[in-house]
Amino acid sequence: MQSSITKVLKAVADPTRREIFHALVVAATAMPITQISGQFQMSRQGITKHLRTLEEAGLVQIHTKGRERFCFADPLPLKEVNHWLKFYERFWDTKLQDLSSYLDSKSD
Amino acid sequence: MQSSITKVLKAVADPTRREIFHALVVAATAMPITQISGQFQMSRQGITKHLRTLEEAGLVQIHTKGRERFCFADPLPLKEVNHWLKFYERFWDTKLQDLSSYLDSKSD
DNA sequence: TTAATATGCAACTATATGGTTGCAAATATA
DNA sequence: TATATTTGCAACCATATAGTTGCATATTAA
Repeated sequence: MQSSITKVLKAVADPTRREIFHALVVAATAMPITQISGQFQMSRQGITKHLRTLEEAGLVQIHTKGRERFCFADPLPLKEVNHWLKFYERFWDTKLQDLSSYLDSKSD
Repeated sequence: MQSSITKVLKAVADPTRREIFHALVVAATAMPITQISGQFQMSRQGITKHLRTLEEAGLVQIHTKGRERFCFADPLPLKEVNHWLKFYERFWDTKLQDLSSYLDSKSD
């Protein structure tokens, strides 16, 4: 099976899914699928598929009420991404590789 | 064209690419492709493809010396991912949606 | 009861992705 | 010069992904 962080990263790697997720976060309220898909050019089914991917990553939660399915954002899984990133933070502003160290390596 | 952050997220969404990238970061030195691929089960060509994806995301830099191509990690593009994440940080530990707010919405 | 609305499921398409193998070219070594 | 090493390119394959449309079903409203 795919690891949790892989699922989350794959989910947010798609720009449409990032848009959907963002819309749900800023709305800060649960929205039925049709209402969400109304904000996009894409077909409702396209949006539904993206919502499922987001749901499987844990980034969206969906609850049924009557004929509607209310979706809301759950940013918690992003914490794991943040933790993964954290390790590399110390290297962001330091060059990892000084070119001269290998450009001269054969002349020793 | 794909946005920069989409490229970076897609690059790190693959577990093998995360492994390659991590190996290069901890090595903290430039390594030729054959040496990198020696650390994986996958074929050299498979690794080369992943390296190209990482390179296109800016996460790996490659310099040719003689018949060898030295690769090293450049974590800088992760800064952009970190910036994207930052916005959602404030929501990690607060429930975005109180279920009661919509479960009762129709009874008003 | 009839009509409208919200949704899921299934089928289908096109393209991207992750991986392989074989071969040719360039460089380094004996 | 002859051989070994490092690599890129191309072809190929299987599967995943992003998207569509059509239709059936459940719920709500008239």
